[in-house]
Parts: sequence; C-alpha cells; structure tokens
Amino acid sequence: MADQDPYGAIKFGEFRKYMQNKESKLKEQESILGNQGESGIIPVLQGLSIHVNGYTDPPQSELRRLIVQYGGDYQHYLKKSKVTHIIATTLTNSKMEEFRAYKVVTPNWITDSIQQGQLLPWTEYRVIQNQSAQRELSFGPQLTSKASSSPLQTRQTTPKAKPDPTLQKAKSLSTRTESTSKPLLPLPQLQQSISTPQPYTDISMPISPHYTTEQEQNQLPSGKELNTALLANPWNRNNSSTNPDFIKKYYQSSRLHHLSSWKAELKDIVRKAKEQQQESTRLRPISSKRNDSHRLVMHVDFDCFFASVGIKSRPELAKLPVAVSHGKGLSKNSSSDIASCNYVARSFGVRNGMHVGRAKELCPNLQIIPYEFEKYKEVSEIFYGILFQYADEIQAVSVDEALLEMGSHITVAGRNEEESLALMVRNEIRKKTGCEASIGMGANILLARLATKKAKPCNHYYCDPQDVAAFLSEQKVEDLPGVGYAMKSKFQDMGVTTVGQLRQVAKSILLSKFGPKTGQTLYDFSRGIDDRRLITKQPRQSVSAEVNWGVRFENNEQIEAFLGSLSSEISERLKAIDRKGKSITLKVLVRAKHAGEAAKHLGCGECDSHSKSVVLDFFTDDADVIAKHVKHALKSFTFLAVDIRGLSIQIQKLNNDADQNISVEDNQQRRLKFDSVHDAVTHSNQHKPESSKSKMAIDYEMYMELPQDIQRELNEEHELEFITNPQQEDRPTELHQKDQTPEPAASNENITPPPAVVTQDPSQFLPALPNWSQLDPSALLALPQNMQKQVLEAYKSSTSSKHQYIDNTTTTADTGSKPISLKPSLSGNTSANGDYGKITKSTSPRRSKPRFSKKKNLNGITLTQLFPPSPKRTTIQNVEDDEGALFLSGDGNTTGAQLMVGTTDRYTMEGNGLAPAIRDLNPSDFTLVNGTHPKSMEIWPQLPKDIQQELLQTYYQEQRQKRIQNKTVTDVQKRIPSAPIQTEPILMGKSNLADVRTLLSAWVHEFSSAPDSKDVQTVTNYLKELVWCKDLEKVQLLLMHLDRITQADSINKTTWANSVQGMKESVSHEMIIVYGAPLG
DNA sequence: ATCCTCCCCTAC
DNA sequence: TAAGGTAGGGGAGGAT
Ligand SMILES: Nc1ccn([C@H]2C[C@H](O)[C@@H](COP(=O)(O)OP(=O)(O)OP(=O)(O)O)O2)c(=O)n1
Ligand SMILES: [Mg+2]
Repeated sequence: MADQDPYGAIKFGEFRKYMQNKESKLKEQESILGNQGESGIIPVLQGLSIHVNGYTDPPQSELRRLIVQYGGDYQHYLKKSKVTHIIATTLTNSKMEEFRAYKVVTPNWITDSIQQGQLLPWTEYRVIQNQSAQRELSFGPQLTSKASSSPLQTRQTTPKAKPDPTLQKAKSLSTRTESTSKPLLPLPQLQQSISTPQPYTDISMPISPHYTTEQEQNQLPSGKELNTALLANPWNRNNSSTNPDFIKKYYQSSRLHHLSSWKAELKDIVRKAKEQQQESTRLRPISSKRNDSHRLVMHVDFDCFFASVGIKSRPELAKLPVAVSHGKGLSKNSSSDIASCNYVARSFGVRNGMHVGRAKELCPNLQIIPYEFEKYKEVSEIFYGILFQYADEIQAVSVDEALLEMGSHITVAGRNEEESLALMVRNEIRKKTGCEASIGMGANILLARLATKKAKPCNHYYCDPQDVAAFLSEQKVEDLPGVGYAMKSKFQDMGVTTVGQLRQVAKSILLSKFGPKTGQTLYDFSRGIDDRRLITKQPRQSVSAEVNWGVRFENNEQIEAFLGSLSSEISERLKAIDRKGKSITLKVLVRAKHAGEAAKHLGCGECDSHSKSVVLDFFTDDADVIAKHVKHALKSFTFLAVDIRGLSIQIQKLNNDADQNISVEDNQQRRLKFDSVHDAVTHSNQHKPESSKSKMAIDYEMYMELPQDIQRELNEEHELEFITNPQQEDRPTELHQKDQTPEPAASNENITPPPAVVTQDPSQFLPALPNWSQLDPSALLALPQNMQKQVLEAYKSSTSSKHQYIDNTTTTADTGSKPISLKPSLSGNTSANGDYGKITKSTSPRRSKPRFSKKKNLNGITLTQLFPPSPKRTTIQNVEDDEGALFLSGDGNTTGAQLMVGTTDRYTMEGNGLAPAIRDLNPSDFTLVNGTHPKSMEIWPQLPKDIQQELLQTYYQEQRQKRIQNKTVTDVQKRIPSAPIQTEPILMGKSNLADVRTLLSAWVHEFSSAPDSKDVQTVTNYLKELVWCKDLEKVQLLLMHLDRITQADSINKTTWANSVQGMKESVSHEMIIVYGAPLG
C-alpha cells in the first residue's frame, strides 16, 4: 500500500490469521458445549467477553461452560481489545499490573448473576490485592531490619533476580509504572500530533473499562520522544549503540560479560583436564563411579568475591562498608549496579545487584571501589589450582565458586573428617589468595549449597545426613537452588514459605503447578533428595552475544549496523572455540508499551522480548552469513527503531567433533555429486578479485530452500541481498479493523526494507546459477527429489513459470515466518521481574489452560456416526494400551486388570464428567486410522477440526509405537546372538528412576488401604533385579521413595509399612546372596 | 509421544 | 551518568 512497510503488513496479516484460526478452533468446542445446555436459560452474560485467569474456585472449565451457556463470550486468551472482564480469584502484584486496564472480578460474579437471572454490578465483585501481595509492601523495611539482625540470612534477598522492592511497591499501590514514577521527559500530546503516527497508541484501551479511574494510560510514552531526548545528550550518544565502538567498550566494562566468559573458560579448562586425566588413568579401573553412600559434595565460594579482592589492596577499608561498582555514587541517585559488597555493607541491607543510589540510602558511608577484572581472574586461577589438587571431580560454577566431589577424602564416617578437610582447603585458599572462602558440604549438591549459605561468611558447614530433615525444614523456599523471584512468588501465592511447608505439598500439586520436571525437583529437594551429578564434561551447546544496555536507535541503518557488529562479535567467539552452528536466533527487546525511560540509566527498562530463529542446512561461523540471517529475521518484526532496547544473537545446534566430521563428509558427498555446478560457479568468479564479490539479490525463502552447498557457494561468492516477495507482504484489506494490534505507520523509524529493495524478478536470481549447459544431469539426479524440483524450478522461472516460483515462495514464506513471533505482543504480557529495575517483563503469556486428556478432546462428538467402530476390544485390552496400565503384570493377574479399569475411568472422566463409556471411542479403536495417514482419507476435509486433530494425533502415536516396536524387535534380534548382555531391569515398561518412582507413587496411591500381594511381588522382583545389576543407588532411592510415599496421610500406614518392610528384607536377602553384605 | 519454537527463569 | 551477559533447564503449545 502507500506506506513502505510491507514487513509490517505481512506480519499483520499473519497475526490475524493466527488468531482467527485459534479462535475458530476453540469456538467449535464452545458451540459443542453450548449446545449441550438445556434450553430456556437467561443469557445474562450476553455481550460480555470474559477471560478466566489462573486457578479459580469453580474450576476454569466449569466457568467456561457457564459463560458459554449463559450467552457470554469465553476468551481463551487475554486479548486486549476484546476482553471485557477477567475472572480471577487472587491477584498478585504482577497480575495486578498486567490486568490494570480490565474489570477483574471473582467467579462469584458469574455464579451469582446466573443464579439471580440478571447481571449484577461487577464492582461488587472486584478483585482486590490479596493478602500476600499486601505483605510485600512492607518488604523494604523488613529487609533492612532483618538483615541487620541476622547477617547469615542475607541470602534471603538473592543478588539478582529480585525486583526492586520499592519499585514493586510503587506499582502496586498506585499502578504507576517505571515511567510515570520517574518522568524524564514531559510528553505533551501536542508533540504527538506533530510527530509520526503512533503505532502503539493503544486503540484497545478505551474499549476495556479501566480497572482504576486514573487516566495515565491514555498518555503512553512515545518511543521517539524518549529517544530523541536521551540521544540529544552527547554523553549518552557517545555511550550508546549509535557509536560504532560501542560493543567493544561495553563488553570491556561489563562485569556480567566477564563473569560469563570466565565461566566458559573455566568449564573448558575443567573439561580438558578431565579428558587428560581419563587418558592417563584409562588402564585403571574407574572405581568412583556411583557410590552414593560415601558421596561428599563440597561447595566452595569466596565471600563477597569482588569486594574481597578489592579490599585486599585497600586494607584501610576492611572495617568499612564497601561495594564494587562503576558508579562512584557522586550523583545521589546513581543507578549503577553494585557487583559485590562486603558483609559490613550487607549489615545495612545493601545487596549485590542493588543500585548504588539505593545502597547509599541504606548506608550513607558506603565506600565504592572500582572493578579490577584482571585481579579477579588471577585470584580465580590460584583458586582453581588449589581445587584441582583436592577434588575427585570439579564443576566450575563461577570465577569464585565451584562444586567438588570429595568422597575419596573420607575414610571413616563420623570422625569429622569433613570439617577438617574444609578447614584445610579454606586455609590454603586464604594463604594463597589472601581472601576468605566459605565451604558447604553434604551428600549431594543441594545439601552442599544450602550448607554454604548457612556457613557464610567466613566459615564452613557440613550438613550431616542425620540432620538433613531438621536442617531442611528451617530453610526458606527461596534458598533452594533454582527458586528465584518468580517461583518464590508462586509459593507465596500458595502460602508456602519454608522448605518444611513445601514438603507438605502434595506432589500432584507441585507437578501441576510447576510442570513435571520442576515439580519433581521441588518435591525431591524438599526431602533433601538431589540426584544430579556434577557437570564436568558437558560440551557447550550454544554461543550468544547480547547487549541490552545503551541500546537506543534512531533509524534502521543503525540497527543493521549494530547487528553487523554483533554478528562479527559472535563470529569471533565461535572461531575462538573452533565451533560452528547451524541455528541462528535473533532476540529483540522492545520497550513495553507503557514503559518510559528505564530506571537504570541507559538500561532496557521494561521490555517485551521477541525472538526468531532459523536453522541452516550447514554449520557456520561466518559473520556475514549470521548478519544476513539476523537482519532478515529482524524484518519479520515490526518494531519502531526507537523502541528497541536490546538485541542478541544466539548460535545453537553447534557441531561437536563428530558432527563436524559428518557434516564435512556430508558436504563432500554432495559436492562430488554437484561438482559441475560447483565448479561452474567457482570458476565464473575466479576472474574477479576476492575482495569485490558480486552483488546478488535473492529471495530469502528461495535461498533457504536451496541445497546447503549452493547456499554456501552463494554466500562465498556473492554479496547477498535478501529480498522478499512484495506480493506476499501486502497489507490485508481488513487493516482498519480496530481490534488488532496497532501497526506502525510508515516512517523513518520503522524497520523498513533494506534500501535496495529489489522487486521480485527471477532473472535477478539467475546470474547465480550456472548455465543450463553446465548443469550436470547426473548431479541433478543425485539430489533428493525436492531439491531436484527446486533447482529445476529455479531454472524454469527464468522463462515461463515465474508463477510457480512465486507460489512456491509464498507458501514457504507463509509457514516460515509464522505468527509465533507475534505471540508476545498479542499476549500483552508486561510485568516487572528480575532485579533492581532491570527487566524484560514476564507475566507469563501462557496461563494454565485446561489440559484435556486425549479422550476428553472428543468432547462428545459422535465419532461413531462417522466411523463405525471396528470390532471392539475387550476392556482389558483397551486399557492395556493406556499409560495408566501400571500393574497389569506379566502373569496377567486379575487384580491388576481391575485396578486399571478403575484408573482409566477416572482418568477419562477427569474434570468434565464424561461418561466412562467414552473410553470406547478412543480413536485407536478405529481401523480407519490404522496405518493410513488421516489426511489421505477421503472424508478428511469434511471432518471438524478437532476430530482431524484427534485423528492426526492418533496416527502419529501409532506410528511411534510401531517404530518403537520395530526397534525393540530388531534390537532383540541383534542382541540374542551376542549373548550375555545385561539388560536394564524394567518395571511395567519403565526403567528410569523418575518413571519408576511415578509408577510406585501411582501404585501406592491407588491401593492406599493395602497393596495387592502380587504387585508387591512384582515390585520386589524388580528391586532384586536391580540388585543383580549392581544398581544399588536406584534400589536405595526407590526404597526411600517407597518409605516416603507410604507415609502420606491418605495411606494406610500399617499395611504399607509392613509391605515395604517385607520388600526391604527381600532386597537385603538378595544383597547377601549377591554381594555377601546386606542393605546399608 | 516426541520434537520444535519461543519464550521464561535462574545463577553467577 | 554507565557498561542489565549468558548458558542451560524447562514449560506451553503447536506440528508431526
Ligand atoms: N548480581 C551480581 C552477583 C554477583 N556478581 C559478581 C560479583 C561477586 O563478587 C561475584 C560472585 O558472586 P556471589 O554470588 O558469590 O557473591 P559474592 O561472592 O560477592 O558474595 P557471597 O558469595 O559472599 O554471598 O559475582 C555480580 O557482578 N553481580
Ligand atoms: Mg561468592
């Protein structure tokens, strides 16, 4: 259209399509639900558009049913422009912030209205901040007093990952944001009208009634104004991304960058040392494999590392409060970060990561000392030198911190050997570095880390296995490693403060609230269980470079230039470690709509994060290649240049040595087959001096479809210019529909196409291809079919079939630049997070949605009408296929089968009251699905979407099962000849620890009154097998697990204790047979 | 179920 | 002024 923002247009179109698809899909489900309702109801909710957030008392699914039934519009997603009301039971601060502009009401508003047959005033049901959120308001003062009274607990405010309490307070009290509480720039509406159109001016806001009465949100800050003002200051300009030397200078001064690169180096050193050591000890049997009974993990960590090193050369400061920072704190409101402060300063409430200004408020006498990066590195080298002498294994955690396996140092238990060992290490560190380190020890990483916290400062602590329970119970949840700000908030919502309380939370709740892995980890941690080994040799999986400070652009050229520099930077980093990658990701931080100038000087402030990745067909470390792809990725976004606050590039899917070989071979093979083409291309360019590559415009999608060696050739021989087919970028005519995310109008600040926009003309592409005559037919034939087609089409397009070519790119582009990248903007997620004022927000855009069991997805649709079921299987067979068929043990005992029927029914009915009979509608029962791709079925196009989906899933599931079956069959076949290889014992098809645990939990839960003796026998046999396989650790862990889960309240403790005891005795007996010693 | 992408989170 | 980087675990939701 008239504007020059085709990129915006395409994005817009996709956005709409995406949401529309989504909506129609979900709406189908609704009409189903709605039709189920009786007639004669009063549509009290007519005209309302309601979104349900989080956990509600009548559960989400029930509310949804009611809303639809009573004429309301249920919104699965929080779509700003549409939603009129949000249902929620509680509101934490972050949600409060996010929902600022909506009517947030309790579920009772719905139920009461329905009951009374009329819509009641929503204001009566307004959700106000909950208690826990209120409490947080007083966090600041508390922090101060608490910290001063108990220095050992200082970790309770972990350095980073905490929002500035004061900031948080301001937000929740007055719904003011960073911008409004610190208005740097006056923003008269006058200027807005003069300046370019405001794409972010919010059209949706007025539609949704305000949560509060204030007007502020109508005057959103303008990115351009903010930026212009900031960059008008030459000081700022010189220190921002507009300066070409910026990146280098920035990284030189960034403590976090130093920290990260040091860590990478250390991990590398440790890895290499280990490799060498393994080399030299190859002949010796490796004994220290997995003997957890004597495991001793030591966690060593310098006290206030940067500060200690700095104080060493400034002894006069030792007794004063000291902090390391760039800012000298001259200006009284310095937003400079404190990297590290000594314990004197901490007694005032000062913390690592805090801004100097705030710290000075707490401690006016705070002494600021500068960074001395070289010194930190020197001390660190000495430190690791010491560790290498003691440790069986080392995991580098940081410059000043490491985890060690020290089991070999302990000969006899109970002789305090741990303490003297720690003392020895600490003394040596003190002597050789002049700094204090603290040490924590325990039987696993978790306990060691917790012990360090308890030990600090300047001490050590051994968490004796006997004391674990008591020691753990008193810990605060946020002291658990991995629990940071976000999880702490979640716990706060749940009313969980201590690890002891956490232990009382049912595992099912943890799993559903935190996900399978995290839930299990939390469950284990609260019991002192931590199976993780030290990570000592894991190779690097990604390399990235990011800058989220000082990023202020005026136009697109600056962005592209900056991405160029960043690409070079990352290319150098890749080369330095001699690795290449094939996945490139661009991440862009964009100023949140309502955010003004960042709290931190030149910081990114509150941002939305957007990323886009591309997977290449080849490995690369080439700066130009990387730059081209990230620049292209950038164009798939539509941000204003002035709103960009951070940029980063990540390279993933790195080659390891094996890959490199494979890929080289792979390439060579292909190259051989493609020799003639290759030669032709290279040859034709040989006349030209290397330096002046010919320019070539090429459609990006087209390029991506080319074989990898051709891509490489093109990159090496030409200066590529990616273009995009303008036809596919056309702005949809529905543009003016107002409920869409506002699009940037054309303006200088827009990410506009590259200066040289080349219209789609295949002839422009042709010069890159060899002449027809040079194309070796055998080479062409050697290519996979789809590539053949592409090559041929590339040639064809020069003459007749331009059409085809365009069509082709259009479709690939459609799927290639998916609307996924838009999610952040449409979810409208915006909230503060992280530490003192930084932040890329993160109110999770993904609310917990109803999780449908597979069967539930059928939602009452009568599949039978479409497909008469094949001869029905027996119930038991049917059930056998189910995941839940835990204890249908090999001998086919009936108790197991009974149990399973029950379980399945419940599973099926979960939450939606579907009749058990629906089990029989499991699509896998329909022969039509068997082996046939659903899409190849004639009836396919006529099926409702969710049925299609269902069939697809079933199909893929079947395929997978076949694959697995084939595999096991062949595996077995292979294995049989090679006789006596011990296979891993399996319990109901599961072998890994977590799975078996889950099985056991399900078992115990299912038979809470008493176990079936056959099941006990099955489990016992399994444990015995483990004993034979020398997997004693697993035996131990599983028995502990059984101990734990049979002590739950819902369990009949007597019968179960007996059974478990019996199992233990059997295992012990087996131990004596196998090893001559009983269970420890 | 498993894989992939786009996040979020955590730690130093 | 100020230098809010980064690797890796993991979850949600979609595609296959
Ligand atoms: N937000 C943070 C946290 C840490 N660091 C740097 C400075 C620290 O000295 C070093 C080590 O981090 P620690 O978490 O170990 O903190 P300290 O060593 O300073 O204190 P302590 O370990 O005694 O709690 O990392 C930083 O720059 N910024
Ligand atoms: Mg430390």
